[in-house]
Amino acid sequence: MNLKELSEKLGLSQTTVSRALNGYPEVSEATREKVQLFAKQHNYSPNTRAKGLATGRSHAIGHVIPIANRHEVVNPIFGDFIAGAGEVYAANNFEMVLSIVEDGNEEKVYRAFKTRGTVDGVILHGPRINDERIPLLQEIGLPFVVHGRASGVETDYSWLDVNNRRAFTRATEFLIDLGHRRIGLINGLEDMDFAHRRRLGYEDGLKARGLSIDSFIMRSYEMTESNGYTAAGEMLDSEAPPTAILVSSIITALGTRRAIEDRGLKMGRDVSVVTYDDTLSYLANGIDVPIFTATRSSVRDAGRQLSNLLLAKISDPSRPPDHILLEAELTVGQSTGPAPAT
Amino acid sequence: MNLKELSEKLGLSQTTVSRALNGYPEVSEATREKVQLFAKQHNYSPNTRAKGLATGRSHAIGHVIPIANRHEVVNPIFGDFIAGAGEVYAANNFEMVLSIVEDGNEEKVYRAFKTRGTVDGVILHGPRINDERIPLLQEIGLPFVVHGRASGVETDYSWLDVNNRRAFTRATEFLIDLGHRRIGLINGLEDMDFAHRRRLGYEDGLKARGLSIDSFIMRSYEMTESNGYTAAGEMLDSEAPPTAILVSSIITALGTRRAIEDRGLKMGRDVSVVTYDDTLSYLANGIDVPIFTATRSSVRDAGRQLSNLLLAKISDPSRPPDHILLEAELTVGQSTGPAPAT
DNA sequence: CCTCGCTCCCAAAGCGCTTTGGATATCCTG
DNA sequence: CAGGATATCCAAAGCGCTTTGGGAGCGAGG
Repeated sequence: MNLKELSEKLGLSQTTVSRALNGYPEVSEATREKVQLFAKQHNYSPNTRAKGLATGRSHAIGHVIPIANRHEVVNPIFGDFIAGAGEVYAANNFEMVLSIVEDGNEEKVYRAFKTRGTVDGVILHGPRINDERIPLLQEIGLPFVVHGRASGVETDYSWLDVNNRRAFTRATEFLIDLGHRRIGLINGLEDMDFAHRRRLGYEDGLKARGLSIDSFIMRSYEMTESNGYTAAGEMLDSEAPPTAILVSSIITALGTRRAIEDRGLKMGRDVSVVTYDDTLSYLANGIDVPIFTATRSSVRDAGRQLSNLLLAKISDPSRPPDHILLEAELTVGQSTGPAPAT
Repeated sequence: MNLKELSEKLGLSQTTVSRALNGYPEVSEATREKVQLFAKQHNYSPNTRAKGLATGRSHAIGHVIPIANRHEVVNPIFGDFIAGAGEVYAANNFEMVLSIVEDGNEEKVYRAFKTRGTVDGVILHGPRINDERIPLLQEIGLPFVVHGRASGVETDYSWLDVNNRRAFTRATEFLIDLGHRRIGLINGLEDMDFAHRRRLGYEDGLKARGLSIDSFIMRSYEMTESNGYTAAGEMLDSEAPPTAILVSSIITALGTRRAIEDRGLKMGRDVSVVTYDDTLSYLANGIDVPIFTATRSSVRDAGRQLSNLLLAKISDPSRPPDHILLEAELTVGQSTGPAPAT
């Protein structure tokens, strides 16, 4: 069932039917109702491609997920982010198109998005320091918003970010207040902007209290469980093990806990752990009492807010860039306690 | 830059240019090369919608992810699955479109996919027992393949599944061989077909050795860390705690381990654990020696195989249904050992 | 020399929609 | 009751591509 058939059966022109269905005022309420009812009965819905061809818009948003071929890790927070964004798209009749692409091939994909008209805009994930994708998208002229920020990028663009630096400063200070003097950091890859900021926040916290920075207990890895295990293990096995560790992801924190317990130590008593928690749906941080003391912010909610931002930008291209900075909350769980007496 | 401009600049007709680019034989090699070179130089790529309109195909595959609004859990294996499928789509110039949809609204989405022509086919995720989506898709006439199977569905359809039943039988027997007589099960939701089969496999294993089935130590939940923790905790705190537990997901297994260690017990000595492992990239089961003894099969690889199947089916609709049954391998790790002496 | 059969190319129709630029009928004003 | 506004509808062009149905041009066979 297409527009032509529909209009023939209704005895109206395609123009009128189209207008009736799309809410244009040039059609009487009586006919509009008749048309809408009829369309619903024959469950007509316009062909996306034809509509897109005519309007020049695709009603779709692109998400490009780079897979580092070295380690092939799929970002586990991605699922929750798109769950949030997906809600918004569904409510606005937008489609979400996903491109899995090898690190470095992203430019090709973005250009193809533009020239082929696949999507009306993109959400940029995992911005790195000096991320070249931002100027690229600006050059291409594809509307975009960024989940995070990119230090070193001069131009203005829309973003939503968590105040990672402050979150990690607060977490560090919290541990210092508990008496910890030797605090380790197990960070994400520090070419990622969020990890970079977290490190700065951690250093801020140490410096503010006059503690020194020791690169031995400052690690940076892809955020997997096993990396958390290895990193924490190495720190704990060293001559001057930390009494507290700051971790960048709840997944890494699981590995950290395993390393602690493997050594017969107790988390929260012998070693304190504070993690960043994206509130992933399948990895809730405990039920009543949080397992981990954590700085947390919902990545799903970020998905919701950011996709709304992009839709607004698409419908009004002249809209100036938006900036949303969320503060992470610091919630105390069972993984932290006073520094053990020496 | 579109076809028209391109052909004008080349001094050829649109027909010829189109044919040259799409590899039709009615054009000389000389002109084909000239055209292709020129197109590359001006980085021309055809408008997706226009091409789709003309051919009647979208070159896109749909993935519908239902979110149960009760618990809002995003399936964590999804990320790795689409990473595998995404590779295949990228290699075949297909797009992946994702729909996040509230449980129950899926019919609407599938119908829209068909009538709007959004996608050429779909991959069905998380089949349930008697899943109504399968007859629905057949009725609609949208090509599809299923990740898993649906017990109770009579008609034939293409699927790829792991032999969940045998995997769990083997795991159960493995534990029995180690001397365990009281073996718990922490399963996924048993309206999901894979969980149903796993339970059957578990029961098969017990029965074959003459062990009785106790529903108290047979649990079924959404596969989250905290559910694993709670379930294992309840079992361990009971009067007749199991000496071994079979777990349906590595995420749940993490919670199980936490419950064990919280009680001052040691996994692999006091309580053995065997888990199903989807080999998620960010939750690798140990580095050298596996943490968990596991029946495992790569969900990413499943994504690759299944998407290939669907593409084949789309390009040849008369192709009879394919069935791929993968066997999970049982790998021994540190989480299992002989049953403790009573 | 004419015709047949290739090879290589083209004009134009068509995919299903939106939108421009009217046309027709109806309704008010003065 | 004329004239202009207003409400309601329509024909046709156009979005960028593919594909049908030819049509030159050219060497070969009779």
